Amino acid sequence: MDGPARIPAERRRRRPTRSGTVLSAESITTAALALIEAPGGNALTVRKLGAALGCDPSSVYRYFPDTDAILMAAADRLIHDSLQGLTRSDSWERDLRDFAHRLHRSMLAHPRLAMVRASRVTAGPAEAHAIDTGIGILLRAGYTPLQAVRRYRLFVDTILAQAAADAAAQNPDPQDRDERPDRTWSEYQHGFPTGEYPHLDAVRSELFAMGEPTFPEILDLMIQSFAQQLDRPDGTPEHTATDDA
Amino acid sequence: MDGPARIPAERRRRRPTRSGTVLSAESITTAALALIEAPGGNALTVRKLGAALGCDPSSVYRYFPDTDAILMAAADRLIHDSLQGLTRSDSWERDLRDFAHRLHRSMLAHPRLAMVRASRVTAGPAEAHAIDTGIGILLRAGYTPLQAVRRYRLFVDTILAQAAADAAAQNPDPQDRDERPDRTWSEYQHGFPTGEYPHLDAVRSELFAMGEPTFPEILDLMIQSFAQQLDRPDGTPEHTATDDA
DNA sequence: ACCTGAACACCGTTCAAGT
DNA sequence: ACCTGAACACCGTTCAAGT
Repeated sequence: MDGPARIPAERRRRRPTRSGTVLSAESITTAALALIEAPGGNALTVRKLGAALGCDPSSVYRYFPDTDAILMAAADRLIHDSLQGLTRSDSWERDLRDFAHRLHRSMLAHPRLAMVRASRVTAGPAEAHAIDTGIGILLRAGYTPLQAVRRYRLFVDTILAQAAADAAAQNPDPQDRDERPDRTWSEYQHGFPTGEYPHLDAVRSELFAMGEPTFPEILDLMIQSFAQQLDRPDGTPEHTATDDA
Repeated sequence: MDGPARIPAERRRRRPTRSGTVLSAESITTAALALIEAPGGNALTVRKLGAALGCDPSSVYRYFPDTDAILMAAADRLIHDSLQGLTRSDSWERDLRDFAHRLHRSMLAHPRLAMVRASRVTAGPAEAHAIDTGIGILLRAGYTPLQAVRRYRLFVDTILAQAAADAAAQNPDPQDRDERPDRTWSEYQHGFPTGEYPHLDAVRSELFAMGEPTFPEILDLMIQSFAQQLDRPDGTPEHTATDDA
């Protein structure tokens, strides 16, 4: 992240805050993660952050340009942690699957950050490492650089989106004001009026499946499709005119 | 939406506001959409809404329980508008493709609402109609009710996620504080340090493709996969153990 | 050099009061 | 019946002042 960018990299003593915590981009990020995960309040605010760190709220602006940057640093740390200890096997399919499962697990473990991780770019070092790793797997599978880049984004966007959907569906704490129970799939299905929607009536007893995880299916679908494309080197599904131009 | 739920459905005169606008769930939703789309300020606030409607900010609480509900009503209206005039052809593939393209177009036309549409449920009538339509197409394709429900969610989650990614990548207005230029794919690629990431170095000149739309590819991939599953009625990719239990 | 604290310009939501 | 306006409890961010 661009946290301490304003501050020369030289080592120097930092005055401890009121509570003794030494302020740094890392300690602020850690406190932010704890705050986001805290049961009561969904929102990360710089004022709560100050209280948690035992410093004045405005002190964090010495390390981050704004609160959004703190959020991105927290997301980047989760990417970093989720990829720790990842190794490469002799099968690109297994590696891609492992890569995806790590991201999925991390998203489910931090559902409050799932949405933001699915739709934003952290611009941090962990994300760069993740892209490097993912593209490495696809290059080793036999894709050209252009194909690997395209498939990486297709793959990771899809994986993150399904993971975010799974995280939202499991609805961690219903008292969040932005995640009221009637606004998840699993609760929503009970609100459909009878007689107005013929197809919904036809599948009413199967609507429970709307709240089930979709991640394993989309992962299989994508990996299978990737493998098929490698089998026939002309490559891509018939309707795709945009590929490998 | 649950907008006017507190108010009996009987017709009655409403006093016009200071500016002559008649307040209703509909007029509030319209004003909210205009506010979200307005060039300067990303945020929908009840105070700006009051100013735009010419009424006291607190008046909207007569029609919606909170600001989040107004946001959901706006999202639901976009779903409604995007599906207007949809007809059914003799090909389920064509219909599913049309359905997806309508959602995609609507997401790109309202990029500020894309993220929320991809990850939330509006719980409104337009969303119910969309689900009814989509499941109808899959039932007609030959899927069982359970398969249709599962594939609907798989399909629509994926479509919405890629559409949101495309909307974010085209970066409508760079001065948004939450969408700074270095936090989209297209800008991010310029920030990678050289020499640190071997695979990124290997594809550096192809990294531009990271910002390209992924929607057409994932749409082809999904429809092709659906068609394959119908060809062999045992159905699903080999690793999927969760399907059709 | 780093942290503090006041100040500014905002928020969402509630509720008694007006008309 | 519907809208208003004050009040409450919050926000993010800046900047001069402290240590």
